[in-house]
Amino acid sequence: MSDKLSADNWDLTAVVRGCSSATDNEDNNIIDRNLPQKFRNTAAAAAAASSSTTGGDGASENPLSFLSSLKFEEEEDPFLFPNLVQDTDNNGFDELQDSFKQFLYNDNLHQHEQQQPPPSPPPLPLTMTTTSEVLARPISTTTSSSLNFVFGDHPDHLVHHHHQSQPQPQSQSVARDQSCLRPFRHVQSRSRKRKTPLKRMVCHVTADNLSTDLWAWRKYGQKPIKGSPYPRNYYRCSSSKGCSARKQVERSNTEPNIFVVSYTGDHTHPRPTHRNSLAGSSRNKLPRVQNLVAEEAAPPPVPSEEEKADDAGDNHEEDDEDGLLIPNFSAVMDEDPFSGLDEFHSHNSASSGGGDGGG
DNA sequence: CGCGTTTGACCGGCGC
DNA sequence: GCGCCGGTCAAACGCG
Repeated sequence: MSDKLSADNWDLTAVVRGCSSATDNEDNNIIDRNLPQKFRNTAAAAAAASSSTTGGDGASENPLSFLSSLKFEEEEDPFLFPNLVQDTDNNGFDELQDSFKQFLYNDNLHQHEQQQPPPSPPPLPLTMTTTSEVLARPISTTTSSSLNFVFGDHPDHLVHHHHQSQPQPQSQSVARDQSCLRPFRHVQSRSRKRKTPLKRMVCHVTADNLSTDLWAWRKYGQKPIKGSPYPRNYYRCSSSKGCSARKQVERSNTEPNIFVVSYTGDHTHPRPTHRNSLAGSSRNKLPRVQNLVAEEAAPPPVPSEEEKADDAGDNHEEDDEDGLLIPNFSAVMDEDPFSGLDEFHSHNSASSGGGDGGG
């Protein structure tokens, strides 16, 4: 399966895996080693890292290197993200972790609270910004390797920005909570889209850096997004039925090498100690069409570290259960999700979409 | 058999 | 009020 997966699986699943599923282990390790100070590093390092990882040559060498590209920008920092950049001392990361904890999983804390903490943490290196920013701005500036984290604090605010800033669609949808799973289509209570969206954390990650977390994500939809050649994929936490955690993965239209992963909602269950067998490994089967495309465009799969990551993850399993979800961007996935995307792209262009036609 | 993916349709919000 | 668009649902399908 892996072969096929890599090659055929264009789907963002790969991405998702990368972003969300990760082995804690690596995360921690990575994190420890790569302190915040590096967050500020940008592309160069990242690029290098990425190339290494993806390239395959040095791939296994230092998966962590990509961390150097970590860049955090806190704008609203609803969660009070620590100033990583400034505090680059030593434990900067610790703080980071702490901060992240909030996002990661707060069973007791947030369950009853109205404010929902952001969902599982994103993967690695990145820049933290507000949703609006991210949406508005095409990450491109930082280079392909850098990752961006965006924390949507006040959705309203975000929305506003969104309007001001750019035509990029994503606005409203940005964060809606879906607490309302409608039992019946006809009866639904309204509210797929909320005016006051939930907090949302957005991170930009490179394919290389896409990693995975222990959470199991299940894809429930895919839609072509106006203005973007790439479709957006919708994932929901499948670890628990009642879990409202959701994830959106889409490829940046400006930076094809970057994936924008948005986390919304919080997990209502404890974090899994280890990956589910299928979790994160989405069986990547390709759809017929994709398959076809894949054949033509898909580059050969890169064997990789993903596996490694997997193993590692297993090893570690839970560093801190409640603890950090910080993803591990495991760094290292080499799968080349892009290959798939490319196909997607082609596919999309040609048929414009599957998900909904119209919606 | 269970779980995940795919995909068309439906729904609600927003802009015009 | 209408149309567009994004987000979600759910049936069908596939894989382990």
